[in-house]
Amino acid sequence: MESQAVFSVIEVVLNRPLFQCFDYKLEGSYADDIVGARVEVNIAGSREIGIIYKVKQDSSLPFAKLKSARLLDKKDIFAPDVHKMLSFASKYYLYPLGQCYVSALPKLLRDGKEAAYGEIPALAATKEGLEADVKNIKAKVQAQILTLLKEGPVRRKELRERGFSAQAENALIKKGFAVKVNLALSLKATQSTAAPSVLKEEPPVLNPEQSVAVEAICAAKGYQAFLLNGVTGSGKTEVYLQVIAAVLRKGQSALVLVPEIALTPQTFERFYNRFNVPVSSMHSALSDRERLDAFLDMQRGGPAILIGTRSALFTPIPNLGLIVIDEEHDGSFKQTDGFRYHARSLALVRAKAAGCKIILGSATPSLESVENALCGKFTKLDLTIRAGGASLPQFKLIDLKNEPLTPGIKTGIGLELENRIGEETARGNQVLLFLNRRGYSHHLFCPHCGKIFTCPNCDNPLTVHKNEGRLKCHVCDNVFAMPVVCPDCGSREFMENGYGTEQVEEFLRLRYPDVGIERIDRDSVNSKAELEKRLERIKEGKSKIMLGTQMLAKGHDFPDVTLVGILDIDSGLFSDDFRALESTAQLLTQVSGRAGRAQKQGDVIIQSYHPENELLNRLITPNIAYFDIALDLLLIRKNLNLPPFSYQAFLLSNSEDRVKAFAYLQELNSCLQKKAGTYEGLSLGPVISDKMEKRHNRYHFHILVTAIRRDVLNAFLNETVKIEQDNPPKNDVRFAIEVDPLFLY
DNA sequence: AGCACGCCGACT
DNA sequence: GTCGGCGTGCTC
Repeated sequence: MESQAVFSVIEVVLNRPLFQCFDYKLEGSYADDIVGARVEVNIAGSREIGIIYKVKQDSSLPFAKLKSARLLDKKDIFAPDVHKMLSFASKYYLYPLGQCYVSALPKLLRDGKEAAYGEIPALAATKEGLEADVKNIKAKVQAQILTLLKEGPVRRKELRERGFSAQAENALIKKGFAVKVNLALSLKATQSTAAPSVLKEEPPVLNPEQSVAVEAICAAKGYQAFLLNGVTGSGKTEVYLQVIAAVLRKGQSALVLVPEIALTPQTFERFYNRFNVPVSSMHSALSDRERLDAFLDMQRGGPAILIGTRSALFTPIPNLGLIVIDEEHDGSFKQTDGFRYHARSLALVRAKAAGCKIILGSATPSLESVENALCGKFTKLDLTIRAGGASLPQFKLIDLKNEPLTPGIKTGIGLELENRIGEETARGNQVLLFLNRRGYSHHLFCPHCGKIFTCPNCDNPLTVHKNEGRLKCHVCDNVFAMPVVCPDCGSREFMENGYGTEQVEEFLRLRYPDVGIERIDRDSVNSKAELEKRLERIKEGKSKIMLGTQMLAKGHDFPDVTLVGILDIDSGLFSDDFRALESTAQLLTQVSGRAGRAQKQGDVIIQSYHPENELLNRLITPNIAYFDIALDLLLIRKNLNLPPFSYQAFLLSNSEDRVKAFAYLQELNSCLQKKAGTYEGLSLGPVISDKMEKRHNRYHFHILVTAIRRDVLNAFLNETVKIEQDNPPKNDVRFAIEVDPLFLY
């Protein structure tokens, strides 16, 4: 008698651009608890990793047609709330489910590696180290590290995040106080030590506003969303920390999403120092192995905290009690390629699915969130008191129209700002100058024939970078040699137009030769570590003038800054993107928040050629908070039927072949135009080329779809996908749908 | 997205 | 004669 093998039928999602699942057979008898486990399967001749979506009694296909799958996990490697979020996301963003699932996994799991810890490099104190008196170690950093090690081994990843250099670690090893260890084996022990308290340090006393906020959030039962609207320096983070503490005490875990730019040692330090529970992180600076470790850390369960950027949202966290989205207005929560999701939107879905609370925190909330607060979907909590009694800065708007032609104004610094920089630095104060434009000159041209040097891959003028002696494309990051001879007319003379941070720095060095200047932008700062080093130098007061782009605008505290100068606000006031005013208001508020954070009164000087501009004047009026301006901007949106009062999507195509990219969308558009009429309140635009039609050597076209109702938009996009599948793009044409775009194309 | 199958050009 | 170009169509 031959024993009859028992098979289960499973429905598997795969990493393919298909809106369908595939049935496989699996030897053995399985129940629903393997939904969410990975399998290795054969699909169309290639091996692939898939995820079990359903366990079924039988397939609609003949059993003989089913190939067999190999089970890679014993159970679900996701979590119920993550499953719900991903199913939602696939439908909402019209992105294939399998690809949503795959995006949610760390690369090693995507590649079929075992869901288990590898070696975790850590540092541990030696016996000598444990016995040594930290006070006897002169090197400050080494002493800090040893203090940590005395409590137990610490991962090198954590030490790195907290800003400790490998140098300091090695010095400790050399002294015989520390030793490199592999933590993987001892991990279980570390975990099971039942901590008597979730807190490592005594939390500070809250001010009344913070207490109200913490109590309100802690009182929430099940799902509830809070908009924590707190001015810069009002202690939003402390509110998060105390709510997290309450969540941990209930045995639950917390997920904290921050913008990429906020992953600083100070941020990590506050969490690592405060809590007696495992703190993990998930962000782009980690290796594949470290990402898997963080995934497993959380999957294990038990009260824990995960801090990370948008992709951390997909990490399985059993017993999730709280999601925090810090700086919720930040654009980096939106993914702009592949699975084009917005982490804020999906976080709300996940919180609902998990039945937990969610805090969206910002000094400058997005208009979407402001609207949600107004219509009662979010509970708004305000923090208006700045710590240490710091007052809000004084604004001064300077009209550049009749400015004398000084060397300064050529690099965007008017006489009054120039003088104020001199005064403040002479008093020993610091100055922060903001210009959102990197490089030396905006572009280079030939005065004889008028040729402007542009990127061969993009429709974009090349920026002059004098220090490097090269031309750079800020769209595709390609670099080019400085021309010697004009390729069009043979002239050997060139002229530059427009200024960037590099040129402003050059002027400042000539003008204030004895004042330390720190330029902070993507060209002058290569790594996170270097940024930290430079910011440290600023905080120690070695440099008096800071000049930078976005990089400098957010998060960092500079207590001695008494003057903030905004060199060019105008580019943010006159834009064809309806979100420009919102982001300008946010940026201005955030940059201004850098001034006067301690005892010193701060001033903000805004230079403009349009000082009569209404928004600008409202922004600088004392006592008009960002929120009031947000309300004004919302009213404008409402009158024009713009988001969040309508819903948008883009149909995008691109190809190396300009004609093919256009033709594909044109064909799609003519099909869709016939159907658009049956969708109420829906408008379908024509095919137009992107503002920057050519980038990365490809030609880009788009169609804008707008609807008054979300469900109508979604239904229409479903029809679009159907048509796309019947007539898929050929050759090298790529097609994509972007729902809720943040930038217009 | 892969990958196989299939039908036309310049190579030993 | 055949190696290989990439156009088309399918994947449990």
